[in-house]
Amino acid sequence: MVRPKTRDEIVQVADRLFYEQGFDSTAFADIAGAVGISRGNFYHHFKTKDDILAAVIAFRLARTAAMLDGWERNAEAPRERIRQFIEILIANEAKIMQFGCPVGTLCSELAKLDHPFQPQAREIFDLFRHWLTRQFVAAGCGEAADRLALHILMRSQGVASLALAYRDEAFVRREVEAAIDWLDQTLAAAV
Amino acid sequence: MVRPKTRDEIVQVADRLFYEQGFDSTAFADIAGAVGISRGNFYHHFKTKDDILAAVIAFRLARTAAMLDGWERNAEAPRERIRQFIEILIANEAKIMQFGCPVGTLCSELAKLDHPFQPQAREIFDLFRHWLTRQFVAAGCGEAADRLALHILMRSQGVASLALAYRDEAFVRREVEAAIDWLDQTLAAAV
DNA sequence: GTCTATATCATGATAGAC
DNA sequence: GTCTATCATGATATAGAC
Repeated sequence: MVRPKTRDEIVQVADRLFYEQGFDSTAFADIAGAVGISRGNFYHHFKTKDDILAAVIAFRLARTAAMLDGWERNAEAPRERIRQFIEILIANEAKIMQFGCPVGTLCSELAKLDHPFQPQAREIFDLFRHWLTRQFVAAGCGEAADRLALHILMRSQGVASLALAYRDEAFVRREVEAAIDWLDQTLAAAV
Repeated sequence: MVRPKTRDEIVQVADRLFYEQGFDSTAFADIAGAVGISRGNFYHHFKTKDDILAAVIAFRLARTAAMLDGWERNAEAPRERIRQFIEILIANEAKIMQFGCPVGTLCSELAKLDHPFQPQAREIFDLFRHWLTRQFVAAGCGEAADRLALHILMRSQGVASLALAYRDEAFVRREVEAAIDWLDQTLAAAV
């Protein structure tokens, strides 16, 4: 019988390596080696590098959507839900200080490569953006919801960028607190 | 007008291409071709790719320092000086929406390449950070000055990151205004 | 599905003529 | 200082055997 796991294994390893090493500098040999298959077998599953990138982006989209669903189940109040988003900076702190934000760095790399999949990568941002927007709407922020969502996204991107440059844990914690303070003030003003 | 020496031309072209295409995907042939010299001549000036990267970082450090000096000459009040920093997001808007922040994207790429020059790239951030810190000290923010400087840096990084992903000019303008509002409130509280 | 072998190409880097 | 010619390597990608 076949090993239906091989393709999924490739995608998961590629997801990790694209994050840690970047898309362009990750070679097929890196992925095949980490999975434990030959390059030839790799090409049986993915014909081109863009094919594996498309699969990785789809994988991230699905994983992100599942995470957002989980946050909705974990908390009812918009404030708590948004706080969970802000605190991924702490939950993923070690990896962010080493490799940055997976979404932001992918968008940045694809932009410099002038890669046709930039819109697909941006969709991951959109998942967060629209989910955050819905939370702000539920919190009564009405038509300001989208710009508040973008503001939160902006802060998380900025913190991730400097966390990568300075690897300063205290900075991350402080800015997470500041973002939550901003959130509370914003929600208080909306009610 | 004096024609710059070949070496300086190489550095300026490499500076631009490293920004627009990324360090790793910029080949010597790209730089040599843009300058109009042969690859052999290129190697006469720079033996390895790290040599040219070191020269580009040194070039950026010098240019940044000169820009900060200019801002100090242009304005006396810390508030105006810091505002000039915030508004580079607008001054360089087109390039930022296409290629991101030159400093943040370089740090991000070098981190993924596990490149030994990460500390040198971070020095460019340090120039801004310490310059901003001095402005906040001059504005009477005392021991909070460094964390306020990092907060401004964080916002500029976050805006640049989302500007690249969404290419939304209105978002950039709005967040620049929000950053200046934050600045004014912070300075008012300090006095 | 998996493998080995190989084609093809771009890259960083060197040697040596002028 | 500048050039042409060349090398060594590693990358994507293909062909075909088992």
